[in-house]
Amino acid sequence: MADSVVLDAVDLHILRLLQNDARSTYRELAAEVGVAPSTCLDRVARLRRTGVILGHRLQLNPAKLGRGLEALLLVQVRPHRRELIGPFVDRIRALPESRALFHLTGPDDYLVHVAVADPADLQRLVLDEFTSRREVARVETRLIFQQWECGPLLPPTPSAHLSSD
Amino acid sequence: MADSVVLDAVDLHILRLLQNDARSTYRELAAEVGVAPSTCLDRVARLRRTGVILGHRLQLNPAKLGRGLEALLLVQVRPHRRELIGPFVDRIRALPESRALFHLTGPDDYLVHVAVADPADLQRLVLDEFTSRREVARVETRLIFQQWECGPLLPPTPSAHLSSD
DNA sequence: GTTGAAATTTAATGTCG
DNA sequence: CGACATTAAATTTCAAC
Repeated sequence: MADSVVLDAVDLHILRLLQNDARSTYRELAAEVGVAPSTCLDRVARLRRTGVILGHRLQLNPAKLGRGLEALLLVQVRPHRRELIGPFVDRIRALPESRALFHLTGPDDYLVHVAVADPADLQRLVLDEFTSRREVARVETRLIFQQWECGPLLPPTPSAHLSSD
Repeated sequence: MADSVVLDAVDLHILRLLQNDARSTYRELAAEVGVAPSTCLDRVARLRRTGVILGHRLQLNPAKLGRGLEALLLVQVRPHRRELIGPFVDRIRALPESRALFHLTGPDDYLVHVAVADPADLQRLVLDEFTSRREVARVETRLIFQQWECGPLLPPTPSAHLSSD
């Protein structure tokens, strides 16, 4: 199930449209793609079943929720052993300020994307939830000036997946 | 419009549920929250109007789309001037491999989250789209071992937004 | 791919605090 | 007057043809 799925032009077209607006109706999709609504329904159901589509997520505005400051924290965990990093990951994920967490190669073991109210709130978070922990050897804080979502995620070589008849 | 919006317990409950599953129907939301479906509709419409809810996004599985390797690229752009970084940002956002882009404080100006097919594909991307560019002074590549979404994004002090009568 | 029934969304109206 | 509930119409989903 970890292998890539064979997607035809209709699947790709639907995915591209849904990534622009995940609330598109099957009718709208069908009109745009040039197939029947029920076909769109079947295709989307298959994409969900095969795990290509993981889910639908709400995109919120952190600033409107009193979290106008975002930052990335580069964290070194020492020693980097399973019995320490398991609980570390669980705790970071449970923080209301955490938005995303990455386990990385390189000098920093983890990158944490956080959203806080203001610089004082960020300082509190870093001091109370990170540097105060024994397993956290170092935290580097980088503020986010601006961030962008990028274009739709699609297979690297769409034409290679298509039959050309 | 940049200020935070006053949200009551019903709004917060709806947001929490929608962040778990953005495809919940208003009927389901209403049953869970304990209000009428039309009230849920009104609340969600208001949350969209006031900019708390920005949109609904499809969550895809990069591995299923032939992009099983993800990485973060830390990029220094020199000189860091508007006339250079504007086109740089536009170009990075347009790359099919780009998933997200951040403008940061600290020694690295940008962080780019990319999804590629394999290490060779990553090497091609870094060489052809980053280091070959005159304005890119340095690129540091960090592979992503694992990543986690975190809990729902909610106001820092929910009770402070609620009237206690 | 098309049709038709069931469910959902959505707007309008009515009612309570 | 504002917020919520009820009702009804339009749309969408989804299964059967």
